[in-house]
Amino acid sequence: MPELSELPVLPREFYAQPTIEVARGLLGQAIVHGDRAGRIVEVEAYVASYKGISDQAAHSSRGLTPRTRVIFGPPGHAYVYLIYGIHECLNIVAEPEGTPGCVLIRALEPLVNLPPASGPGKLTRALGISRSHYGHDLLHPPLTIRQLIPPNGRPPETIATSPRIGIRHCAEWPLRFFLRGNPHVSRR
DNA sequence: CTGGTGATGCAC
DNA sequence: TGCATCACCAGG
Repeated sequence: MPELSELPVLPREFYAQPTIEVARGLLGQAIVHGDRAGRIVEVEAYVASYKGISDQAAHSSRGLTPRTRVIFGPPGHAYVYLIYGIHECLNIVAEPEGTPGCVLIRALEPLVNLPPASGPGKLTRALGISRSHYGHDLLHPPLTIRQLIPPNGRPPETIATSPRIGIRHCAEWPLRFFLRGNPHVSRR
């Protein structure tokens, strides 16, 4: 394990790509918050539209509001929201500024000072991330995403695809991506 | 399977 | 102003 602060931070151009490419590209990379770090092993894409159909499961589908503002802003920032009154969920903003799109981080493999964190609510708790990080620029400490592999490289494990978990709209769309066989991927 | 918990968006 | 909804999790 190299020194975390020496790992390159993922550049702005990476996040400006289409959301699905950002989602796949985030797999195998490191989330670093202070002295804690984990490797991303499971994500979901939330887009403006997929195959010409509007993604009604995406928070941005109801337009620009105080909560969704950051999703329409410049890429590489954190969208954090509260769900079911208890759990905070971390999303990464993708697409060029003005186009909504974000990636939900669903599970991490522990790297440094992190307990197992399978599931979007558990991982924010484990990393110490909350709504106070809403809009944080992920190119700057203390919360960064750093490359363990080249920005558009392939992780050693195969990337598997499945429907997104826990949603009602667009339930069959294959927008969940995870590292096949990784034991830290969340259960279905 | 169920209940807890509170912000959000929209109907009225 | 009310209320249905919600990208979750722990417990049984």
